[in-house]
Amino acid sequence: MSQEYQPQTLEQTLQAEWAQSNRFAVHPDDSREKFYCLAMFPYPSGKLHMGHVRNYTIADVIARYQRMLGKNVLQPMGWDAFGLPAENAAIQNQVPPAEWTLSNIADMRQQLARLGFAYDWSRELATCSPEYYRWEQWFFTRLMEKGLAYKKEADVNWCETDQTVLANEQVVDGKCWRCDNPVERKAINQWFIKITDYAQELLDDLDALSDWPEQVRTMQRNWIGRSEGATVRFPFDEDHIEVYTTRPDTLMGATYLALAPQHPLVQAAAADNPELEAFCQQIGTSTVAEADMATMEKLGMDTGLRARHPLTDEPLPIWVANFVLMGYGSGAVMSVPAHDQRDWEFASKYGLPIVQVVSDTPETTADLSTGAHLVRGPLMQSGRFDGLDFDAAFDAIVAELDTKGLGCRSVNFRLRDWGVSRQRYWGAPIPVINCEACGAVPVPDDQLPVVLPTDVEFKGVGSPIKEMPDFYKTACPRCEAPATRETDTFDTFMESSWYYARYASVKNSEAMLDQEADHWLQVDQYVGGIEHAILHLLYARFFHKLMRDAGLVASDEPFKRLLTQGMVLKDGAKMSKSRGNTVDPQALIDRYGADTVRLFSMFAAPPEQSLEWSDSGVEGAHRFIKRLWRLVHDFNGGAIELPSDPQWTDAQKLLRRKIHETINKVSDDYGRRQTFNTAVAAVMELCNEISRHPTQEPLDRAAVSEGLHAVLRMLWPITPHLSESLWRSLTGSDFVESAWPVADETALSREMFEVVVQVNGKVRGKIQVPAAADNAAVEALAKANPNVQRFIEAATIKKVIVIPQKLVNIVAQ
RNA sequence: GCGGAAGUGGCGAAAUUGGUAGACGCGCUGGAUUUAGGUUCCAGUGUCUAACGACGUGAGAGUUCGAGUCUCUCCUUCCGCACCA
Repeated sequence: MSQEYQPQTLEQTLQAEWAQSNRFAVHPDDSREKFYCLAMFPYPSGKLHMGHVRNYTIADVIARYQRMLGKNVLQPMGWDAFGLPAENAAIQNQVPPAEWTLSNIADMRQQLARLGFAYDWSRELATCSPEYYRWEQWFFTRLMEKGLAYKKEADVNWCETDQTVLANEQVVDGKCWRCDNPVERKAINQWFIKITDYAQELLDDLDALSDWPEQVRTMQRNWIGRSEGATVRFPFDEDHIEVYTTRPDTLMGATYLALAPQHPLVQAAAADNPELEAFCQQIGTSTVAEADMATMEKLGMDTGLRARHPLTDEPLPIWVANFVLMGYGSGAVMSVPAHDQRDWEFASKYGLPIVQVVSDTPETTADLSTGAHLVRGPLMQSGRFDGLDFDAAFDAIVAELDTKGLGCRSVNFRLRDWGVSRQRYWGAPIPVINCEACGAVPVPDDQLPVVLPTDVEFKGVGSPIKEMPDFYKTACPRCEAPATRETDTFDTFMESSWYYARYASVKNSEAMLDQEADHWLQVDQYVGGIEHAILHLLYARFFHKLMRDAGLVASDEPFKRLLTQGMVLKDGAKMSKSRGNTVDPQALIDRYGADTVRLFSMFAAPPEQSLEWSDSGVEGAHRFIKRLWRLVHDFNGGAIELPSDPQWTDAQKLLRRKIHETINKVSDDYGRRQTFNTAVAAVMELCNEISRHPTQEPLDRAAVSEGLHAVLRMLWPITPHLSESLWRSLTGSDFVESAWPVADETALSREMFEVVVQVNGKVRGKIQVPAAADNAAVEALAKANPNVQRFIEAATIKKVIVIPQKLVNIVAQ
C-alpha cells in the first residue's frame, strides 16, 4: 500500500464525495443551535487571488469548527456579479457582459470547490440573475411608495472616462475610485434613498455591535458624523439665510456670513454681477480635484448683500467663500473670526472685523493677533449673556432665537442620502416608468422583473440599453399613454446590501424573503476585507433596517460578529496585478494541494493582520503535513484496548496532559480569540511531542493514539482532506464530524508544578513543588535551591513574593 | 490637521489577567542518510562573554517586589477621514 502523500488525488476524491452526498447542504432544524457563517461574496473577475483564499479559508475554518461543535451551520456562496469590469471586458474583447460574467463564475466556482470549502452550493446566487434582482426592484418600488426613495436633480460626481455618476464614497481624493481620473460636477436627475432618516439609529446601534472591531465602528461613526448645535436664521430682505453652527454661544461675535459659491442666494446675486459670477466659476471648479483642500488658500468675495444679525439687527456683510461646502449643513456659515481659526484667517486676509466674545476668565482680553481663541469659556461683549459658561450660553442664546422664531437647537449629520442611479448598462434596471402626465411611476409587481437585455453590443463606453427603443419604449402603467423606462441601473452596492438574507430564501420565487430568513439571521459570523468598513457594511446595515420596517426580517442588525481580515502582501506591498507581485493560488494548489495553501494562510499571521507572503513558509506548511502523514502511517493504528484502570507512567501522563491542554488552547483560539495561527502552532507543538513518544508498550500506544485522534480533529477545520484521509487510515472508519474533542479534566490535573525562583526579579532557579504545598513550603523550597542560595546567602531578605504554582521572587539586599 | 492601529531576533510571529521574553515556523550553522542534488532525520541558533554572568521588546522617564504588557513625553510606520461650520 502506498504511503506517499498525494494531495491531488486524495483531495479531489474527498471533494467528489462531499459533493455527491451534499455533505454541507443545510435545512432549518430546531433541534440544533444554528450558526450562520458568511464571507463577503466575490466579484467574478475571472480568477481567485490570494486575498480570496485567505478570506474564504478563515470563514471556512470558523464554519467547520462550529459544525464540529454540533451546530447546524449555514455557509453559502454567491456572486456579486454586476459591475463595471464586465463592461470594460465587453468593450475590450467584444464579449457581452453577461457571457463574460457567467463564464468567470463557472471558473471561480471550480476554484473554490478545489479548495474544499464547506459551502451549501444549493443556495448559490448571482446578483445578475433576474430571479435575484427582481426582488430588489420590487423592494425599491415599496420604498418609493413610502417616500423613502425619491428623485431629484442634484450635482453629482461625474466621471467622464467611465461615463457615470459616482457616490461620494466612490470619490477618493477628488478622483474616480476606479480609473483615478479627476471627477467633475454635473447636474443630473437621479434616485436617492433616504439613509439620512436612519442616521441616528445607524449611529446608536453601533454601540451594541460589541463583536465588531472597534476600528470599523469608529470609521462608521465618523462617516455618519453627528454633531450637535443650532440652526440660526439671519434675516435678509423679507427672507432669511439659514446657517448651522456648533457654537451658538459665539453668536454675538459673528461679524459676517460666508456662503458656498453654489448657494442659491449667491447664484441669484451673480446673475447681475459679472465679477461675482466669474469668481464663483473660478472657485467652483478649482476645488473638486484638489487633494490638499485643507491647506488651500482661503478665497472669498463680498457679494455686496447685507443680512441682519438675529439678535442685534446689525447689518452683516455676506461673502462667498471657497471653503464653504454646499453639501454640508445649509451651505452657509456664520463667521466668528475671534473663535474659529478658519474664520480668523479669512477675516484677517480681507480686513473683516474680529470681535472677542469668549474668554478664559470673565473679561480677559485674548491675543487675537496670531490666531483665533478656541476655548469654551464665559461670554463677554455679549450683552446680557455676559459671564455665562458654554452650556448656559448655548441654552440661553438658542432660547432667545427660538422666541424670535430665528433659530432652534439642531443636530446635523455628515451623512448624505444614498444616490443609487448609475448611467451604466451592467446593473439592475431601476423599475420606474417616466410618463409625461403621471411622472415617475413604479413598475407594478406583475410586470417585474424589468429584465436587463443581455444580447447587447458595445459600441462605446455608454450604456447600450439607452439606444434600445425595444427596451425603453413602453406604456404608462397608470394612464397607458406612451412612456419611457428608466435606463439607469442601480448602484451595485444595492445588490450586496441584502444578499446575506436572500441565501436563506434563495429558492422562493414568490417572495423576497420568507420565514427561513429569520431562522438563519442574524449572520453569526461575517468575514471580509477592511476596505468595506464603511460603504458595504453601512449600506447593508441600512438595508436591513429598511427590510425590518417592511416586515421582512425581525432583527435590527444583519451581522452579529465581524472579522476583518488583513491584506496579503508580498515584498511588503499589497499583492496586485499592477505591481506584478501576485501569487496564483491555482499554481500553489496544483503543486502542494489545497490543505497546504489553507494551512499556510492560517498559520502565517493572525487573521486581522496583514500576511506577508513567503514561498519557504508554504514549504514549511507542506513539510508539517507530510510529517504528520508519516507519523500516522508509521504508527499503523489498529484497535487499541484500554484497561479499565490504566496505570499511566509519568511520561505518558505528561503526554496526555499536553494533549488535553492543547485541546483547551485550540478551542479557545478557534472560538473566542480567532487566532488560528496560534492554534496551528499549538497543534504543531503537540505533534512534536507525540513523535518523540515511544510506541512499543500498549499504554504508550494508547496515549499516542489519543493524541493523534485529537490532532486530526483539531486540524479538520483547516486541513479537512488531510484529517479525513488520515482518520480513515488510523481508525478504519469514516471521520465523524460533530465531535470536537473535550479536554479530560483528570488528564489535566497535576501533582507537581514547576515554579520559577527569582532573586530581585532575575531568574536564578526552577523548583518542583507539590500542587498542595502552601506558600510557606514553597518559599522554603525556593530558598533551599543551591543556585538561589548563591545569591541570597550574603544578603538580607527583605521580602518574599509567592505566586502559587508559578513564581517566587525573593527581594534581598 | 483630526481619529485609529502598530513598533519584539536575520524573517513571519508568540507571550490571553502585570509574573520565565522570543513558543511555533522560516532561514542559517554543524552532523547523519544519499552516487549526487533534492528529500528525510539529529543537534545548535537574541546580543556580548572563555566562562560565571551581563544586557535585551522604537527612545526617554515613571509606578511596582516584578513592565513587551500600566502611566506620561517623544520618534517612526501603516490605515481611515479631511475646509464639517
